[in-house]
Amino acid sequence: MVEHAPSPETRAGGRPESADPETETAAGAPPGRQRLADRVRLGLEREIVTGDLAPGMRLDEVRLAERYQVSRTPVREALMQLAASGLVEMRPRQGALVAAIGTYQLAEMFEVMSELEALCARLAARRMTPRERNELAALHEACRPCLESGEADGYYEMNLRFHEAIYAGSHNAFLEQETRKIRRRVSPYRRMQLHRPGRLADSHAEHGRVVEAIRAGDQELAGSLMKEHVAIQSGTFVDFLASVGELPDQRAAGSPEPREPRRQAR
Amino acid sequence: MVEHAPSPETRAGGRPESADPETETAAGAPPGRQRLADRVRLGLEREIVTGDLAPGMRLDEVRLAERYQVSRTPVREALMQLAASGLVEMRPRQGALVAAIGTYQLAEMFEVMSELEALCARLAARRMTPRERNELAALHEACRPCLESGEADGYYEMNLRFHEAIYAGSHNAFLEQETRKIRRRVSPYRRMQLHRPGRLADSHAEHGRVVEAIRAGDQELAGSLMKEHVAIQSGTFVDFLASVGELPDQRAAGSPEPREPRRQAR
DNA sequence: CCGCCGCCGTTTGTATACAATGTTGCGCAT
DNA sequence: ATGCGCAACATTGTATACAAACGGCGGCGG
Repeated sequence: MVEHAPSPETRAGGRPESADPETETAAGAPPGRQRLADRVRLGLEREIVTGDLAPGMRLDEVRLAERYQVSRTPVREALMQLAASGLVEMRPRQGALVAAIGTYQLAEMFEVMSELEALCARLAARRMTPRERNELAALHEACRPCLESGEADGYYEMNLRFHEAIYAGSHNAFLEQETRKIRRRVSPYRRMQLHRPGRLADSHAEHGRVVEAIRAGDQELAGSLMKEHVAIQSGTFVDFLASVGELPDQRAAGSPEPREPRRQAR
Repeated sequence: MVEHAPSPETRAGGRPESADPETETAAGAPPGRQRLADRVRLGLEREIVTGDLAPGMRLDEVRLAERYQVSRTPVREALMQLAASGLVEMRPRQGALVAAIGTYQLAEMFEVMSELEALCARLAARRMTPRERNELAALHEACRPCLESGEADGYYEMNLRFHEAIYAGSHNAFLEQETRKIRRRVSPYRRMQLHRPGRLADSHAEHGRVVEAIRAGDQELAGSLMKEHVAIQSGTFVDFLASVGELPDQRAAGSPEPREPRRQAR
């Protein structure tokens, strides 16, 4: 039984006045109304997906709470949601880690992902409006500059947009969401992969064929081309990981060394 | 490339209730062994999937806390995890509802599900061990009694086991998990569907053809048969829902009617 | 010298208290 | 009488306090 909390002014709790009125343009202002847990979740998600928080890294609740200037409660919420989405792994009494996906599981995920992306492409070929088809083609063209200048990171971004356009083109919001979820989940591992020498050009060429099939409305072709496209990435990618031996094949068996408070403080 | 299942209970992406029903009465392990949040989550999940908690029904945190004899904290955890898995919908400051899926979104989900189940069947045809193939056939036969006696509920259960066997036969744990998740998510709506007159027999016959294809190792056939099988369910099912008009086509617009939860009178 | 056992610090899991927002119903003005 | 505004209520979001469990470490015994 806690009787009473005698700290009226250390108020970390009162979130509203904390930052600033922000962009609350008098209009009833929905934007600022964000739960703290969401802020933390978004932040962590970003850090994980971009690789700032490396797979296997420990996520200490109190440290994160300090970092985000909130209490443990929203942090726990965020961690659990991320765990549900697969980006974070929580072991019952041992805290949370950034999900470390073994090459084996990664291969499994690619197997599913290639199928879903193929489905997206197939449906897109069938359902995209003329306008969407044109936009897709434009997006494809917009990848070229990054390709020619060799900016892998820029291409990575454009590549993402390209694929998202196809997801949306499936006109199946559920499929779109699921596919996106999987892509996000593997993204911490994919970034490095595009740095392989000839991969960018190949990727772009494959995209081109997919665009063509979609514009032509050839469902089966679009699907199989896309499946191939993703599968190639999968192959080269898993090969790469395996060769580097960056990750243990079986993460669950003997935990390698989850302890790595490398850089946690900001 | 994929050869054997890793079998770590990747807790991350929502796990099956493989979490042992817990040795409640075991001497050494008092009921406190399991996290309370998990108990609540499992309980709610069961109630939702079986339809005891109808879609659209309000889930009040304090009431649930009383019902499960815990504080709000584990209840909130459970709700959030269920929200992440899609069984529960949480609106920012307005609490949680049992997810009410509109017919439109349901159709979308079936579109994805048929594809994933087809993939499972295709892979199963390629990868199942002889033993697994036999077990599948046995499982299929085991459905017959329920069929003949017309026990829809019993058949429903066996049907589930049958499909799960195929998921497992894909030897892709990730695919297995994802497919199971989707099936779970639509299950609150499926139960009633099998009560349709001739559906049980049809379903069983379709299963039989799938088993044959898998035993014969015919991937493509197994896949397309399974896709058809699920699609048929989808079709009759969505028709059924639409005819009953049980659900609004677009849930997002106006919330149907957060129905008053029954008195929990403790 | 090595291995086992028990203590202690750290960290998670749960409960409760406090703050803030959405909702509902009532009163008032038109 | 009806619609609007306001205030009290109900319920969620957040913080903090408390308890239990895991892991490490040192002492003890073989």
